[in-house]
Amino acid sequence: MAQKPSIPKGTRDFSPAEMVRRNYIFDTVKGVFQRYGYLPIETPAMENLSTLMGKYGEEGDKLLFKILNSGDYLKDADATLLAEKNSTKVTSQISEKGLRYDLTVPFARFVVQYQNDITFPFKRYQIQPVWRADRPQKGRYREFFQCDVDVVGSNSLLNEVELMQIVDEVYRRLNINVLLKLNNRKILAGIAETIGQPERIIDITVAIDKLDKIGLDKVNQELAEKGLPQEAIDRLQPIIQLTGTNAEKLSVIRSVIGSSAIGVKGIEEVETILSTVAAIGLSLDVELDLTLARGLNYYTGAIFEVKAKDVAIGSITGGGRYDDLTGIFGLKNVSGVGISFGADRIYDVMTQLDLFPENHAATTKVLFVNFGEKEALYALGLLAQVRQAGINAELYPDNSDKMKKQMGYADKKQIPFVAIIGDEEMNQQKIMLKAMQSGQQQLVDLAQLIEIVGA
RNA sequence: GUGAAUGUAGCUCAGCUGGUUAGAGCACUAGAUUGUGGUUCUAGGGGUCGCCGGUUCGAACCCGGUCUUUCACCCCA
Repeated sequence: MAQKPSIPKGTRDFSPAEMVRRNYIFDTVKGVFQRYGYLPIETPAMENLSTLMGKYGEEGDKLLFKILNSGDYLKDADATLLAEKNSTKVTSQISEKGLRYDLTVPFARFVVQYQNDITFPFKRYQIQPVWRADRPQKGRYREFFQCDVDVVGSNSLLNEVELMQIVDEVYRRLNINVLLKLNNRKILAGIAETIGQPERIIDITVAIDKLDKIGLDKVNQELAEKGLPQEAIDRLQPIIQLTGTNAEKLSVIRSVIGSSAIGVKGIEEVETILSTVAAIGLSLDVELDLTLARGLNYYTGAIFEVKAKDVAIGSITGGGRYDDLTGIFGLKNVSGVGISFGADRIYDVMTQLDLFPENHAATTKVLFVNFGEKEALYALGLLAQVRQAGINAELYPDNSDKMKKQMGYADKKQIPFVAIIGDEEMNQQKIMLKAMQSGQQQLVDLAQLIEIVGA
């Protein structure tokens, strides 16, 4: 018995109907990126493992898909390590390539590699799939598309503002209500510094993040379990219970961490970004949220996250500033800031909210029925002119198929018009044009057909 | 990586405390209709009940394992 065909866990096929809608997302995202002066690049699906490993933290290394070396890959593997079943060490001996985990690290590699050919500030966008060996669940896939926009080689906060404008414009065009959460790594560093625990940024942030879920007592309990002294936890209280407008939050934060130079720097950055954004007037809501911990491994300044207001699916866009991402590849003092749109989640959101427009632009407008060799040849001539007029059109290929079947084909593909040409029509130099929706048909000439179908 | 659920026709699912030949709707094919789809009517094809093993006179149903999918945790788009 033939084995049932299937695809790997967490991956998906996309039907023509889905691709029309996916392309709608890619096209609008791309359009906005280009409008702001970003240019496309692409990088290979696989990178050397050395450029990938250690960039995403311990967890990230586990989630990397590794590619087995070609040929007799066990030949050079250490026999004792194999015998010990030491997966981690054996891996490095039998695999030197991996699938990209995101687009940011390959981009950093790209910038360093072509630094002499790149004009800074370098603004690029990149829309490609990435792979993570995660366990799939709602809105989480093992292969998914990211749409990254980054600018490197500029420290100006105007870049942060521009990215927020891009977020605003993309979601306005897609008609999705979103909330943009803003944080700043420097503020978090200032908090940790102020309470004398500079190493504990992540523990603190992760704990604060759970306030909604587990409540204040549990958060404090968790902080204590992480080894924070009581005094530090006490000083954290105003931060944990931070509420109010962005301005109110900033003033509370300032009163707590005002003595930390880096913390103040962070506050000033946020204030600059917020006031600039306010001046140019974005339609999306911006909320200062200190619990944003994403990408903490390499972000150094602003951190962004975007959530859909009307669907619970996690974040659909995220990003931030990284002062030294290219540093690990040997290029110092190049700062970058960027964001990534999660196309697959955006697709899910738009599907759930039924936001996709009726899009027949990519589909066939008129099908020519095929009655035989002579008729097909005649239709082909007309077809060229119809296409010349910018109308998507096709001829049914098999003249042995009954008209019933050919009509069925048009119906299934939702082709709005069918052109019927037999002996009679050919003699009269006319076309029997049937409008599928109404079922009505009329005898027309080519110019009329183009006018009716093209309308 | 941890915990829980799920798997019956191409799809969505029914199938009684284990009982003989496993069903429905949709989809598909053909005909009613040899130049007319979507509606209607008629007929038909399609399943070793995820896989392997066990219990039993007998398993889609009970038990064990395994894989798949889904949900939550961790983390993340």
